[in-house]
Amino acid sequence: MKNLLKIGELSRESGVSIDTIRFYEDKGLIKPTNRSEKGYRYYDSATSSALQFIISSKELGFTLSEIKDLINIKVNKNGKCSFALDKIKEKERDIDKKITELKKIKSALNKVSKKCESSKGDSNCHFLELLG
Amino acid sequence: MKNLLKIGELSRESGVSIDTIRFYEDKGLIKPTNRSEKGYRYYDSATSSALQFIISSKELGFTLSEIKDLINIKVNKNGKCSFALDKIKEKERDIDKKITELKKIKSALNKVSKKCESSKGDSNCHFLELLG
DNA sequence: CTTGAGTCTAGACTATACTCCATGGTTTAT
DNA sequence: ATAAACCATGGAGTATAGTCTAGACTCAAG
Repeated sequence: MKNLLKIGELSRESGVSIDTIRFYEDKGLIKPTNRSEKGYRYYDSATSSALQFIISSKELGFTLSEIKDLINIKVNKNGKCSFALDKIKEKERDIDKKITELKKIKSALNKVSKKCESSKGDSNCHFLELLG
Repeated sequence: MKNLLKIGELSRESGVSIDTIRFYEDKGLIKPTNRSEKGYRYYDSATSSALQFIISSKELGFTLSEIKDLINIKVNKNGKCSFALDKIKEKERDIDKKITELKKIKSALNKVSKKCESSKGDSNCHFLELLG
């Protein structure tokens, strides 16, 4: 296979483990350009970009299943921005929700620890007292 | 068993499912006050408080394993605040870290969507173009 | 031609927090 | 006494994102 990479070579080039490459294939995120008669996977160098895309998307908080959708946008709809934009905006809202939740937790924790601190020393913990 | 609750009654009183009560026992978070000859679990009403404590702690972001530690503080160290306080402070730092990370992701997403928006319409998506 | 490196598949295992199921014994109410 | 409701155990299944292993096959170099 001219100019094609075997899975080990792709792994070295992309920094993604062989197992993970196969796992991504299993999940429908990538597929080998070719298979040899004996079943060996062969990849073109675009697959390396695809793997980088997956890594970047993961860093942006997308799950593999969402990344699959993003890839399918490219494939099915010719990659027009308006389609991906919806997904990105939705993810932004997700992240915002999570931040809001965590902030609530943070202030709740702060209340508990303040109470704890003010009664530090020998008295029992107001938090643990909830144990009954 | 006088004044003791069977698992179904405890479940109804606490709002925690029977399966989950048994699961928490398995994880070492609670245990029945008694077992009948035939193996039936019997609980006193303090167990209901313990379950409420678990629920509150979960809401504060603690994992079950951390909650187990919190409960053991009560049991082993007589519930002095200074011990629980460390765990609470640590959890506050955890939450802070998560918030910081999410904020980074948020601004990264925002950059991508801004770019996407400015090229909305017919051009290809700068984000999806990473696919190669 | 043989050896070592590379690859194949299928399935098990990790962590977290449950949830559901089968099968069988017990308790309670009528 | 019998049926309905309840409880027991152990194990499998869910979701996410992999990692690791066994056992077999293939490829490249000396």
